[in-house]
Amino acid sequence: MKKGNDFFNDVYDVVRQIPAGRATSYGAIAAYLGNKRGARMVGWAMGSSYQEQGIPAHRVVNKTGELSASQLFETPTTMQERLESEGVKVENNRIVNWEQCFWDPEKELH
DNA sequence: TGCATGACGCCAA
DNA sequence: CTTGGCGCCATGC
Repeated sequence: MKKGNDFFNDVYDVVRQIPAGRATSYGAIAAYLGNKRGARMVGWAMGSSYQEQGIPAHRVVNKTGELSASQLFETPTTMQERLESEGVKVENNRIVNWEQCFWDPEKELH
């Protein structure tokens, strides 16, 4: 049984609030939760059981807008296809106009 | 208790 | 742009 830490719940809660056509980074989520050094923990929490929580994990990428997790989805192209389906252009496994698509929980959600 | 691993981030060469 | 290294924190052996 997973520890069910609030950290997990908080991560999932933030990710669920990401609007379609937008995306955020692991570091941004970690910083919003107060764990500025916990970017890895965010990714760890996601990969741990995001499929069970029904989280739009495809809207979470690394700091450079790269789809670092695309290889972990159903198929290596699922993540990209989902993003493009929502209006987010992806090229070479990276989000185009990353600055525009970036959704900062501390700024947008606060 | 120590070491290796990881959906990260930052920095140097 | 590509490597290589360090720091971070939690988990597994």
